[in-house]
This record gives sequence, C-alpha cells and structure tokens, in this order.
Amino acid sequence: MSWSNNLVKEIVNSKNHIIVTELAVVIADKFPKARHHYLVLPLADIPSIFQLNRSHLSLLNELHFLAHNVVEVKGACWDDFQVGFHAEPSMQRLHLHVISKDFVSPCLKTKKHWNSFNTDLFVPFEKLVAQVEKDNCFTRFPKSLKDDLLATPLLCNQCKFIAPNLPTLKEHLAKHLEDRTQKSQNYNLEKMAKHDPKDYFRDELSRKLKDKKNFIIESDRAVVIKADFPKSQYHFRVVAKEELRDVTQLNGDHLPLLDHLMDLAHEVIEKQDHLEPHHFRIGFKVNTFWNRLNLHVISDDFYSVAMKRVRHWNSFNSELFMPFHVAHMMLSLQGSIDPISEEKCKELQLKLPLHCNQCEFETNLLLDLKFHLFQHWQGREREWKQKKNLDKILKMLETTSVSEDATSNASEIGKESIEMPQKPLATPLHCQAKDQAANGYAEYVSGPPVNMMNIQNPNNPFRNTPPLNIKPLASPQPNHSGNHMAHGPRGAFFKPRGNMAPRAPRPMWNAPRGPQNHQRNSFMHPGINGFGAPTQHQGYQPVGLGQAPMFGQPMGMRHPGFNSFRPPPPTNYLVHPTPPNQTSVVSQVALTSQGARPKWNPQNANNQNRQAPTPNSISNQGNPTEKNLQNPNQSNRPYQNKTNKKSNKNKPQNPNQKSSQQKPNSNVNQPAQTQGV
DNA sequence: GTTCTAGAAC
DNA sequence: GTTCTAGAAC
Repeated sequence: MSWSNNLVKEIVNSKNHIIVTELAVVIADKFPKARHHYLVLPLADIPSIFQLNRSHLSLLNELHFLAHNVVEVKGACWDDFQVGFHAEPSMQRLHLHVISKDFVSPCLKTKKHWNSFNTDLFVPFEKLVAQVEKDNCFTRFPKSLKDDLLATPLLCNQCKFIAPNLPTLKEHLAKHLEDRTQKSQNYNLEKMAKHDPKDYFRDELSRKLKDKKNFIIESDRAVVIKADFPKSQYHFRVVAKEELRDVTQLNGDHLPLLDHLMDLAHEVIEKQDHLEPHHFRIGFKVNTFWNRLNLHVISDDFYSVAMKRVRHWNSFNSELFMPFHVAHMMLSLQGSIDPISEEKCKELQLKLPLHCNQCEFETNLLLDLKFHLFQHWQGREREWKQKKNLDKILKMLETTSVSEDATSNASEIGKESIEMPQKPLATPLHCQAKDQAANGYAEYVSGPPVNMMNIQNPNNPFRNTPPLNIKPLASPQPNHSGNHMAHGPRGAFFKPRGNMAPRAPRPMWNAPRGPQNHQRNSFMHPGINGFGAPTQHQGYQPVGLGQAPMFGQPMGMRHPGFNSFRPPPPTNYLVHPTPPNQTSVVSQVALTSQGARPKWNPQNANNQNRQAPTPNSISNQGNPTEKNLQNPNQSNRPYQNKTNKKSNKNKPQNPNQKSSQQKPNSNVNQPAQTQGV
C-alpha cells in the first residue's frame, strides 16, 4: 500500500521538521485530531511497535524526550497532552503520537478516530515501555478485541457523557474547550482584581534593575537611570541595588551606601556639560511611591510637561524632599530618618500657595507657576547664551594680536549677540505671570511648552528615536487615530500625549554613548538580549527561524530583532548620502553634537525637516563652561574634598585649540559627551 | 427528506 | 492514513 508509506515521505522532507536530532524527528500530524497533534518518528527504519525490543529502550526515551520538547516549543502544557502509540497502526514507520486532550479538530471525523485515541487502542508511552521491558516485544491485539474497542460507545474523555454520534461528541468537546478557556480567563481576571495595580508600578524600579535596561551608570551597589516622568529638564534617579524601600529604612550602617549613591549622582552631573552643577538638586523623597530606595538628581528649573499636579511640585519643594546632606546628617547623628505621617504627607502634598524656588513669586495655580517657571527658564537660557558669546569674544581678545579678521569675527559675534532675540523683562516675573493669568493662556493652553524639541535634552522622549528619513514628503497621511502628531513631533511643537500609557522601556541602544561610558557600564548583556538565550537540549536543533526559540514561545512568532542584539545606528545623525560639497542640515546637527553647533540661519529654517530654533531649543549648546563650585548640594557633606574634575577639563586655551576639543576618534556617528548622557 | 457510518478504494 | 459513497438510521 503506497499510502501507508506516506509518513516516511513526510520525514524525508525537512520542511516538515519541527525538531530534528540524529535519532529522530518531530513533525506535525497532517490531519490533526486535536488542536495540537505531533508525531515523533525514529530515523531508523522501524516499521511499527511490533518490531520493538529491549534494544530500542534508549531510542524510545529519546522519542519521549522530544515529545516533551515539542510541547515546550509550542508553548503548551504537558499535562494537557496524551502521549502514546496506536495499538493497531495503519502507517509504516514507528510513530509516537503527541496529542492534546481537547480533540477539537475538523479532522476528527469518525468513530474510529475517536476510539483509536480514547480506548485501549491507544497505548500510553509508559505502558508500551513497560511491556517491551517485560516481554522484549509488543504483541498485537486479537482481532476480536480490536473490533470490540472500535465499537466502544463514544464516551467523553473529560466527563461521563456518552455521545450518540460523532457530531454530538464534537459539539460536546468544543463546549468543554470553551468552558476551560473561559475559566482560565476568569482566573486571570480574579487574580488581577485581587492585585492592586499600583503595586505593579511601585515595583518598576526593581524591574528596571532586574532587566538591566537603560542604565546610564552602573556600579556594584547602584545604577543611575533617567526618570520616567521627569519633573525638570534633567531628572535622574540613583537606584540602590540593595533591597531598601526608602530612606526611613536606612541606619548608620548605610552611610557608605549613601556616599556611594552621591558619588554616582556626581558622576551623572559631571556628564551634563551644558548645565552647571549648582543647578542640580540631590535628595530623597521621604514618602516615595516607589518600592526601592532612589536618590533624585534633578535640575532646579522644574520645567516639564510631567509637572502636572500640585503634589508634584510640593514633592520637590517642601519637607517631602530631603536634601542629601540632611539625610546624611540625620543618619550620622541619630542613626535613622523618621517617616512623615500619612496626614502630614497629604497636607504637604497639597500645600498652597506654591512658592517659586527661584524668586518670591507665589500662586495658588499650578498653571501660573508653570508659566512663571517657563519664563525663568527662558531667561536663564538667554543669559547662558549671552555668557557664551561673551566668552567667545574674551577668548578672541586673549590672542596675541587682534588681526582684522579677528576684529571682524568679533564684530560678527557681537552682532549675533545683538540680533539674538531679546525679551527684557520690563516687569517683574510674578507681575508678568499674573497678567498672563488674567489675560488667559491662548498661546499655552496646555501650560508652557516644554523644550522637547531640543534633541540634546536627555528628557526629550524623541531624543533617541532613530533619525527621520529626511525626504520630501507628500501631504501628511492621517493615521488611524487621525492624530498627526502621533508621527512624532521632532522639530515640531511638542504636544502632550494625553492619557497615553507610559512609553515602553527603551531598547538597549538608549544607552549612554561615547567611549567614556563603556568603562563602567554594562549595557550589553548577551544573556538577556539573545546571544545567550537559553539553549535547549545539546543534542537537537529546533527548526524554525534559525535560532533556538525560547521555551514556552510558539515557533514562528519570534521577531528576529528580539533575540538578536543589533544596535540601531546612532540617533540624530546623518544616514542618507550627502554630496561631498554640500553640508546637509543633519550633518550640521552632527557637528553640533561635538560642541560646534552652527548658527541658525533662515535658509535652514526653510528646510522642511528642521524648524528654526525657538528660544526653547537653544539650550545645552556650545562649549562646556567652568562649573560653579558653590553647589549648595555639596556643602555640609563629606564630598567637599572631592576635586572638581571638570573645571579644567577640555578647556580651550585659545580659539585655535577649539578643534582639539573634538575627541581623536570622534566622527559624525559618535556623539560627544555633551549629549547630556 | 437528511444525517451518519462503515467499508471500499486509494 | 484519507476520501468517497451506499445504505442504515432517524
């Protein structure tokens, strides 16, 4: 009978293989009688169970092992399967059935199909092995027994129901499956209902530690990460690896840990070349939401879209925020930090009025305060740029002789300084804010804009997105939601994303860039990102996308990018070819990253891809300035003796040395350190 | 009349 | 093993 050799033909074709070893293969049954139905066949020419003897016991174990593996590879549960042989096989070549117990399948058509799996006509693997061990063979059933078994009434395998015919049984089985699915869903819902969803988020920092994702700095005791919902332009957390919930769990023995956290805080501040250290606050929230001790390192502008609630402001600008040196002093003196009672905490969270942290302004409206902070920030940026221009002029004057060129350059710089948008504050800030509040915020309906278009801002959510493929675009095509902003507002005004869920954790390439970061960080964890994916059994090779799938993961559902670490190209940099004599706008951005940002000009402004910098988008540019040593965070703490590594770092002596600022190995694909980590 | 099954053919 | 179909069962 040629048809009885079909199985042999099947295993010859490697396309059918799910798993293959030197001894056996696993294929899917061509006419599955259940949702899962696989066959494990030896490569050796063993026609059927009737040729088996004790010498085949090790082979049988191999078949059973592969049965286990195919269940795992398919992401199914072993207990939901029955594994064995037909007592009266019809196809040539020994084959072990691995079939799920649901028996829901359009291929289940006859009484014989059912009874061959649900009577003694189905010989479980263990039963066969036991008989081969005992008798050194498996004997054929008498014909009368086979006929009787085939004639057995259609008894459900999950209850005592006896079906009058196969269609009724199939309907009954489908109901069983539906009930089980429903039960499983209900179980999951109940489980979720019992679980406070907040608890999940409270553990987020612990998960980040476990996943080793997005570490800016890592040491043996702590890591530095960006805050997910930054409340300022620069907001980092130094998270302790030790399982401590908050500062109230600390005692005198933890002082070395605190010192270490502070070291890391300084290290991340050191990386912020465009912001002076005294603009950072370092401290703990006494009553923190998160389940893991973390030290905040936050710039004092508090200018952020994430600053949405009064409690957000007060959590950093009241007793709820404990500056580092206070925490250190309390632990040194009394060996513990007292918690704040829940009532007091609520009172502090909602405390009004809101006092500006930079002047005497106060208001009861967060929106007023946000606009006020925006103006502070604008003013600070303006001063920063003026100072930068002044530094340029002074450096030029320091040159041995003031040549004509230098004079003309100086006048150019001076001109730039004059042309810079000037918005002198005719009235005090708080008066302006009050006027604005009275006249409405037509321009800032959602509060003051946050500088999310500044690609150097570490809090810019689009900062590390792959570069836009800069090509002329047709008119914008609406997406499914009709929200054009969903395409990403790079270069456009940032629009708060409403109630969208927080962004998923960034992929590995969100890591700090530049050679200096690799000295300490451990971003590439091959065991997590794929090269070290758990291997299965040394002896076999699952067949699929070329790599061993993770256990419990259905074949064919893996994205190649998930298990293979291939960092995307660095962001913000040129990816499309540019003619040699032509500097593209994106190339200019690349230059900027090395501290030589080109001046904006109207021609560039007309470029479709990049808007003219607003006052908001000029921050964090230019050469590093000498740091202010009078950082209030650095006083009263044991770090005063720390040398300021940065003060003399890369400081050019004259304009001619400017090019030496670029790192020897720098190129357009290698962002400089001034990228804000 | 339709549905289901068992046996023949492959 | 499946598919086809005649005939039984309803």
